[in-house]
Amino acid sequence: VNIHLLIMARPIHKLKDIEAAAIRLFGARGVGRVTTKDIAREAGTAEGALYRHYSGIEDMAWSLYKREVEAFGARVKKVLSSPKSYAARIRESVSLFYEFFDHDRVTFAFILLSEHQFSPNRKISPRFNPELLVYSFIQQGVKEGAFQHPHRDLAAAMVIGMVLTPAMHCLTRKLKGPLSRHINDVAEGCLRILVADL
Amino acid sequence: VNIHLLIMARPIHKLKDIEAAAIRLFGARGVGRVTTKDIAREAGTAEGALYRHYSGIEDMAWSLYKREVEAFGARVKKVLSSPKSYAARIRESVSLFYEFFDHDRVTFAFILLSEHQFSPNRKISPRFNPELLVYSFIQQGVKEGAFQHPHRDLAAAMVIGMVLTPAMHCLTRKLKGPLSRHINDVAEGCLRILVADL
DNA sequence: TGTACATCAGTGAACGCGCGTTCACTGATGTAC
DNA sequence: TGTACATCAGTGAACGCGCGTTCACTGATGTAC
Repeated sequence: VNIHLLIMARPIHKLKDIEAAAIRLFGARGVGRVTTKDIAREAGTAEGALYRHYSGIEDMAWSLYKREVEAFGARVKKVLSSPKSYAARIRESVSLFYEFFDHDRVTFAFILLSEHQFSPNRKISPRFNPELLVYSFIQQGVKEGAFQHPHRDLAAAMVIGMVLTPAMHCLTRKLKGPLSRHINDVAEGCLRILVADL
Repeated sequence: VNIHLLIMARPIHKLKDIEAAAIRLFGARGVGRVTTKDIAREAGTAEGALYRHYSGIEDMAWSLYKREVEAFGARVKKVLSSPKSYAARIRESVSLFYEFFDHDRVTFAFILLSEHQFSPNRKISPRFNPELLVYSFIQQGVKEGAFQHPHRDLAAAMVIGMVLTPAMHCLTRKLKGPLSRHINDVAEGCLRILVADL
């Protein structure tokens, strides 16, 4: 036991503080409306600290976005590629989205609001891109006859919108309360689009 | 016939050029990533011209957004308050959205991408806010028994997402071709969410 | 009709502020011997 | 064990560039008489 540990109530991990502050601010205001000074103030650090870990604010925003989306994408991938029925996997995916939203609304807001904020040549790895994963899941479901729809990609876009838009509206207060209470209704909505004879 | 008209092939209406350039750039890059110099260059004007009509770039972005959304909202209002059946009004609304998208993709991209870019105390007039109009249309439909859904607002959010997300995905090239060919499929999708026994 | 004046969109150079970034420095931690 | 040195996250003041904005000016159009 070291006297140092007793004095330093919180050890210096300012990188965590910076990233948390950045995600919070980016999600609240949009990537383009946050300055390095805002982040430093919110994180309680010097502005220069950012540059020990990222080459600039743009690089930081994109790195955080990519990291969070791909981490979430890895969880989506696991759910969508389980051996359960298509209907069960849809329900579990909606549950994953909405539980994540309720559990870490700040990060979800950051992901949702930043989606169209980056140069189009910056790409999420397709293996962990949640939207692409849904697209290929539905494509596979149609091929195997579990889903029926005249236009696979359109069905995927509709399903994605049906799941994400209630989350957006929850952020903007058009929809109240925890999202997770809507899991069943939204999952059923997805099946109504995808399955001809429910 | 005036010699002047012959020389001045295009009369000086630089305001139109400025607004068109601004909408194009805002829609392509996002409101926060466009500078007054970009707009002036794209419009072929001096930077100062902007300030003859708007108090600044932020005011211009919001004014254009509000104007375009409310103009579109007025058309949505007309369709949704017609005396036709609920199903017909839904189909015509989807048609309105997608025909508008195909007809003026630049403006639609501006509207879609700018939605969450402004300070939350800037509000579209509720009378002409397309999303609010859809919310109250669905609420009315449930009250009158034309629609059945356990949670009206959730149903509205799902329907809005189901209509707009294919448009977003068309902009980002995840979905190909003109949107209007999807009018029937999307309208049918909406009814599947809203009507218990289709 | 012509003349004098007002109005106003647009010009282009200039300006100052705030932004992202840099840099010499600090102090804590790890490592070699 | 102690000493010397390397590493590296973080500091805070400084910097320069690019941004949004301003302003004196232009020139075209409208209007009064």
